[in-house]
Amino acid sequence: MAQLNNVTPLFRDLAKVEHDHNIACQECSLYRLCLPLGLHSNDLAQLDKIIKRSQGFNRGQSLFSTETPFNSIFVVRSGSFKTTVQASDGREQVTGFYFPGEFIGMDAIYQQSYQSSAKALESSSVCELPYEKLQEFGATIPQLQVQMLSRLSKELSGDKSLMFLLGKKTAEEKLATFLLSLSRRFQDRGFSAREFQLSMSRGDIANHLGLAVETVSRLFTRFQDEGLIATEHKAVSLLDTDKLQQLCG
Amino acid sequence: MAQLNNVTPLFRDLAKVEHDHNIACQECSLYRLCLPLGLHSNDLAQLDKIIKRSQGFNRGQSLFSTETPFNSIFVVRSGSFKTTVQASDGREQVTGFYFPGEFIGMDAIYQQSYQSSAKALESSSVCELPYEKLQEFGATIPQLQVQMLSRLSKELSGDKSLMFLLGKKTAEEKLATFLLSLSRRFQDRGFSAREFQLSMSRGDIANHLGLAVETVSRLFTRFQDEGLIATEHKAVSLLDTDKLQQLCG
DNA sequence: ACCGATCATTGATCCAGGTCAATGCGGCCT
DNA sequence: AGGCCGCATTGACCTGGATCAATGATCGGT
Repeated sequence: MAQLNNVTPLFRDLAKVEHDHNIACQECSLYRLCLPLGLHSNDLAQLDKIIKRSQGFNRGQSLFSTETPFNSIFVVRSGSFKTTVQASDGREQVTGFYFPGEFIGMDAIYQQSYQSSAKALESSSVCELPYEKLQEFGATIPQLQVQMLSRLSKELSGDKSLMFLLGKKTAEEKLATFLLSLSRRFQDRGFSAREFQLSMSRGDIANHLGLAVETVSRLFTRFQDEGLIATEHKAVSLLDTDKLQQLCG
Repeated sequence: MAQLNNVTPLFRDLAKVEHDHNIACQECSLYRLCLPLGLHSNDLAQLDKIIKRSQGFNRGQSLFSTETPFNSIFVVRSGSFKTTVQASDGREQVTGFYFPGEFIGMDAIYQQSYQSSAKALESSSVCELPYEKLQEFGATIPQLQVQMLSRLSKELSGDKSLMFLLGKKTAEEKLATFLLSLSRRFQDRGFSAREFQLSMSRGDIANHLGLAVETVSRLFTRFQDEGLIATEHKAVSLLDTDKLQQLCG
């Protein structure tokens, strides 16, 4: 069950991206999800020059932490990451999961230092956007600035929804919301909305949703018993999205 | 007790702002907290022209809701506002409180429609920044764009902290954190960090912190019994900020 | 100065989800 | 192929904070 077996063309493209570290923005399959959207091709070529395409990160490897000096924001090219904020007593909150085309580190701009940590959840790679150069560039390419504002704003509205989730939703609603949010994001990237692999652990999910691992585990079991989903380890199939939608509140 | 009795010069300035709707950015006492920071004075004069200075809002009056067509973002000039996100079933989450110099509505940029509602908590006024004109302007004044990004980023990192608060902190830690956050913001605006008036209800506070009103009320009582704070209705004095700081976790 | 509506406080009880404890399961390393 | 070690599941129990229920205080309107 639940393999990523209905592989779309875009999926193959993404696989290609993963193995070709020097693919240019113009040829990148993430184009329509990514920053360059709407840039003229000569501007794009310029942007392309300042982007550093990193080598891969392994599962668990840190992209940055609050100790890392701030120089860049990042766009996920392949794989996935989680970000966390940490208190001095060691407690931490998973503030987000990030998939290809999504931006990481934008909350560092204001203080010019990373306010959170980012870790790879699987073998992953990123495009690095040196912030200073991005700024210089923005001065001559207004459309780039507009894109940046739009990105920041998108994350902002996502965070507001998350605040609602954390403050007002029940455990059941939280997990249903989470699963559908993943589904939508996979779909946007050309993957199946019905079947996907979770790159994060149950612990990460629980933490992100403000729940205990045990609660998440029990909910997975219950959703499965009720025929809403099917799971096998990290693979998930959504069997009744309408019902899940209802459960979101 | 707990009156705003050690009134600073800035407080008087703010009072003046409140009653003079046509004061220019150059003369505005919020200058150092606000958008124009770092703009050249001729740029500033230009920015000044596109800003609409609104007439006042009364307590409870709506600045915008999700039904309002998106045209502008706003900066609080005087008073205070709350923003909320709402689910279809009527539940709502207070996503933030906003004081003079703070921006409201930035989460609308991405979708070009307001994702939340904003209501005045007391007699208040705002500066309205028509987004389209702001964008045109940004094309010629890079520093303005930089400021905008910085603002967005500031809100973003605040939201991440709030996610930690909602997901991981106990009721006690939540309220202590909230009170100190208010204190810092009042201080930034030239008010006393020790004594201030809450413009929001216990219900708004509870909602914002993901608690029940009754819990907040009990905590206020307990903090008072323990000598951490003194309250009289909406007036609060912080008596032991060190202890409060410890309670934040 | 009174009245009704809204907001705040306090007490009693309840329950969703956390915590504790044990067992199961897989993948990875040698 | 065996043995860890970290992750996941399941059950039993507990508790922080929600909910329910009253009463009191405040404020805006007439």
